[in-house]
Amino acid sequence: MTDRSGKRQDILVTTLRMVVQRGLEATPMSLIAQEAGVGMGTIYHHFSGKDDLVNVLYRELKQRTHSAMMGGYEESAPVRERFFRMWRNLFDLYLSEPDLYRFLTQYSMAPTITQESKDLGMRLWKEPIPLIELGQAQMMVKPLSIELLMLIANAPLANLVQGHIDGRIRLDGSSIDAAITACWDAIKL
Amino acid sequence: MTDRSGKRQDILVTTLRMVVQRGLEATPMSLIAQEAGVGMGTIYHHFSGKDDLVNVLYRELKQRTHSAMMGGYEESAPVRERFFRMWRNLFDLYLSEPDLYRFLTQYSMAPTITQESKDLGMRLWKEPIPLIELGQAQMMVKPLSIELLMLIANAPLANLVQGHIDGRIRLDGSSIDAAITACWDAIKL
Amino acid sequence: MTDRSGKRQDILVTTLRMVVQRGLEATPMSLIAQEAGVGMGTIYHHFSGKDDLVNVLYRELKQRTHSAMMGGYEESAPVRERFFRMWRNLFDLYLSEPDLYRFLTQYSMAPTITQESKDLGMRLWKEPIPLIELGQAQMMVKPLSIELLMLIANAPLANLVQGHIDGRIRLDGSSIDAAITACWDAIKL
Amino acid sequence: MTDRSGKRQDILVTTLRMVVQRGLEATPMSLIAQEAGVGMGTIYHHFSGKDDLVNVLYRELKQRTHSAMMGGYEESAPVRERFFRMWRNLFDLYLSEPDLYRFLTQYSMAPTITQESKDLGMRLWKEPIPLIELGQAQMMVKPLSIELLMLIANAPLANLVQGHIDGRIRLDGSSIDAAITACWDAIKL
DNA sequence: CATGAATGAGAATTCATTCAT
DNA sequence: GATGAATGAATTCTCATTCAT
Repeated sequence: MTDRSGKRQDILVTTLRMVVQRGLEATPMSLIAQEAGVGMGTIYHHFSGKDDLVNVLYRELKQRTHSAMMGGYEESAPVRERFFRMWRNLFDLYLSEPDLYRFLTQYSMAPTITQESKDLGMRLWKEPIPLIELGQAQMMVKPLSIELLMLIANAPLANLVQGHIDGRIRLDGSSIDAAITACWDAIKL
Repeated sequence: MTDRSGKRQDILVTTLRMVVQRGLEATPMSLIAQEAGVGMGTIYHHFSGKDDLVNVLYRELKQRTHSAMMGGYEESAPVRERFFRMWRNLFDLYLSEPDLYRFLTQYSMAPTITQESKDLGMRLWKEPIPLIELGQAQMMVKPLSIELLMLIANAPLANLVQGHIDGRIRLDGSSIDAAITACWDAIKL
Repeated sequence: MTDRSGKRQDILVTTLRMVVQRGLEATPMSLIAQEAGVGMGTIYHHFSGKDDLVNVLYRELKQRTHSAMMGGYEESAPVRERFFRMWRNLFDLYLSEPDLYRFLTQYSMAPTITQESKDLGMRLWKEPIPLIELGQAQMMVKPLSIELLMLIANAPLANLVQGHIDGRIRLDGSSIDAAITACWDAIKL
Repeated sequence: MTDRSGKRQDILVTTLRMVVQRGLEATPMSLIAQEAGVGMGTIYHHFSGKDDLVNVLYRELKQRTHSAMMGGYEESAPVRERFFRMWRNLFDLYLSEPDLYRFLTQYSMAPTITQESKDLGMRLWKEPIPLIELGQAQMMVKPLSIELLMLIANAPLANLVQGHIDGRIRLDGSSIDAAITACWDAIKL
């Protein structure tokens, strides 16, 4: 019950759906209004324009991603286990909410997304840094730059989900485990 | 002598630059004409419309990527060496032509890009399959599905380039080598 | 006790200020409400709509102008003195309330102002007719049509105020006297 | 033949007519296009927007006014005659092109008209300054500030035309002469 | 009386595409 | 081939007005 008005949320949910289906530029505000069951003007009460709407959506999805990634996370668990947990969480989120995944991938570098929004995304992305550092301290992870390691470890995740959505590959429990293991192999000492 | 007129090439080069800078929908044909130093109608002599222009550009860049990837590639070299060579080639291309990289990433799943264009992209992407299979036959690569392995091996490349462009990381000779090694570790047995 | 609620007056005062600053069409009701510190609906309790609001304002300002013009006016004084008194009164009003002047000038022929409101303005404008007629009877004023004389006598007033507001001229006691004298010269025999 | 395309002129002429008839805000661009017999977009080829269109129109009318005022003007004629000539010219223009007059009066202080446009109007308005100065040098005109004299001399003109258009007064040859004489009386020594 | 979220008709503006020169 | 003025459908955004609280 974070928002008093359900309409705001309706608009965001509808925007996500329509934009993923049709693309941002092929989604007129009028269509969003119609599909969300609100008047055109209502959108402009909650958002200052199309750009604002898209950016708010972007940031909310980034926040949601972050929350999901950190769910059931035990600070006290061993590094490898924590690594696997975060990965699993992201897989579960992306596979259960493919629209969220698609939107974030397609628009994270679009000019429509403001620097401010991108900065938020960056901030959340850096969250796992301490984990990697701990792994290095315990001599379990290669002594490369943190940024490099994170990119290497994270990158396949998105592409796997993409391949899954495209139908190029089929992700099930065992292939997910294999993928996580492969990523771990990439960065482990 | 693929193009009779230098104007055609001017238009493509200008389109790449403008679209990467401003986004596809924020780049009017009139602006492309102006920046390319040609009249509006000239674009329509060479391309049937905006969609065609963008798709032709997409396919030319995909072809260029493929050619670059295969440059100096020795069929007779050992698997690991061939793997490293392809990676290196892509890095070199992307780092020397960031606009090419950005365009392909941003629009490879845009609705504007036709299925035909996407199929070409897919065909080129599958080029390294025999190499992976050979690696598996030689017991050097994990016995996972080819698709999975390729995703895992390729994914970090794009993200590293992205991180480099964003300024998050700085890629130099040694960090590139480290990255390739990490990717190799991810898929090697 | 013309207005029960101070809010009604707040709305009128705010409307005058905003409309003069920004123009009628560039002044949304929502902005008036905000600046007046009342809710949107409150305006609609006091006025039936934007047109009504503007017309009420117009008529109140016209009335105020009339009252000011007639202040300290002695029916028994000589014609020339009464003529000067009215002129002085208007100068004083316009110079002390430039927004009033600006609003009346800009909107007295706007389509928004109803015929009824314009008729009121006309009625007040004709108030000095008997004075001119008396002047003619006393052979002090040219035997031209009353309308013509009034136009000739009144016209410079508005322009002088305008010039003053624009900063083209600076009106002080002596220049005002000179202007009134000039106007008197224009119509006197 | 100042403009190659008749459409530009068509648009300006239509705009003048519609804006005077219906008011600026009640005249949509679509209506102008329709009445001018051009497509919507054509207006935007010639003018950057509604504001630009209105400002260009304003400046062209100001220029036209200036040209008309100076027509048949003899530098060598006596001051009084030159004064009468300018007045006559303006009367003739305003009475033959009432739309021009209405537009300039209604919008010369509207917020839509930019300072640049207003500055042009001011520059043209100052053209007769030398004439007044000459009259002063010849001891025919009151030794008041030029600005003041010009306002006093000019002001009735506009109002007379206004009264004529409103039907309050009827201007014919003799009443025009009477008015000019009255204005001359106002400023003459 | 007071409020302000919701509405949707209406306006300005954009831009891919055409075609006469 | 090359040009760019002209087009108008499509889109974003505004704002007067209503009404449930």
